[in-house]
Amino acid sequence: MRARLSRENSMGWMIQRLARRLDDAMNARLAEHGLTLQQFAILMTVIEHGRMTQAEIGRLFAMPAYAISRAIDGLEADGLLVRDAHPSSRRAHQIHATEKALDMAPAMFAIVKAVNADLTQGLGDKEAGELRRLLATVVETAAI
Amino acid sequence: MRARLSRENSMGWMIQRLARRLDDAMNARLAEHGLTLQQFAILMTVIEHGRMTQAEIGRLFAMPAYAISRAIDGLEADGLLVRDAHPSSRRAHQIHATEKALDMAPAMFAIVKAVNADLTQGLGDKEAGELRRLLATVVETAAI
DNA sequence: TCACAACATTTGCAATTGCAACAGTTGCAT
DNA sequence: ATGCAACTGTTGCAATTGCAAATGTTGTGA
Repeated sequence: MRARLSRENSMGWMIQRLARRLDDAMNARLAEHGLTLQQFAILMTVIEHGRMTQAEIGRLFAMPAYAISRAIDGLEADGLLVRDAHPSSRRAHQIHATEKALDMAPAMFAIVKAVNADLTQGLGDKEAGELRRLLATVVETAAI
Repeated sequence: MRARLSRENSMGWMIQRLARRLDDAMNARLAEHGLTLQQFAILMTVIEHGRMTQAEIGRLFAMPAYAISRAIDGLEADGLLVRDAHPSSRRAHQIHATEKALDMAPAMFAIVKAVNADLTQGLGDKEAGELRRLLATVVETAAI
């Protein structure tokens, strides 16, 4: 039996493939709510974190400012987020979630939960915990 | 101390963040060779697998046909891949790597190796193996 | 206090990507 | 054989994304 192609078992490769599948799964479920994954991430963050500026969101996701600007354009048009004047800076905006967004939140969290469950369904609780721990280590210690 | 934001430790979230960093790291290194990550993936596959059609490549990566078509346009322009007539079908092309591509291959494999090493530098050999095993399980068993 | 660098956000334009339609080829059931 | 659905690959056009410049604001050091 010939050897597996080297890339198939490489960690980077597996991570990228899984990320792509997660992306597709999340986008499919979010499309029903008219959201992209990016918008969803911003929305959830603002809901959890409370009022924050666009730059803060950008730093959190390592996303360029213009992407935040445009994503929020969409979320604002959907009535989920609003840009307020910042209390201490006239250049920054303070973003916060609307009632409508808060009403939507439970459904959003349910999506995250369901997708994560689908992802780990082949693993026992113990293995899932171990995987979570190892991934967290890599997230913190990787040199890239 | 208040609880961590729920999403920070979710497995899907960590995988997506790592994938993004891997993507950036690979693209930065590949840019020196004038390749995108997509082109690189196709190139490596053709080098390892030998002659194959565009549709076969597409199925392997779950990539749309037009993306393959355009990526190969670039690789062909760079003199790394060529489209031959397929011996048994007039609609399919047989793609294969040029000498130039084969000469480049060692440098390409070195990049993969280096990035994977950077990724797992915070893990011991045993932990890295365990992580690889768990990820492989998820790749095979996930419901998404 | 004034010049200047850094910051927060937006936007015009170019490059990239995705969708859908197209052109040609093949297999298969009638 | 022939009509049709499925397949292989390409392309025009629209949507999305990314870069870089613009606009206005703030902090800081001479």
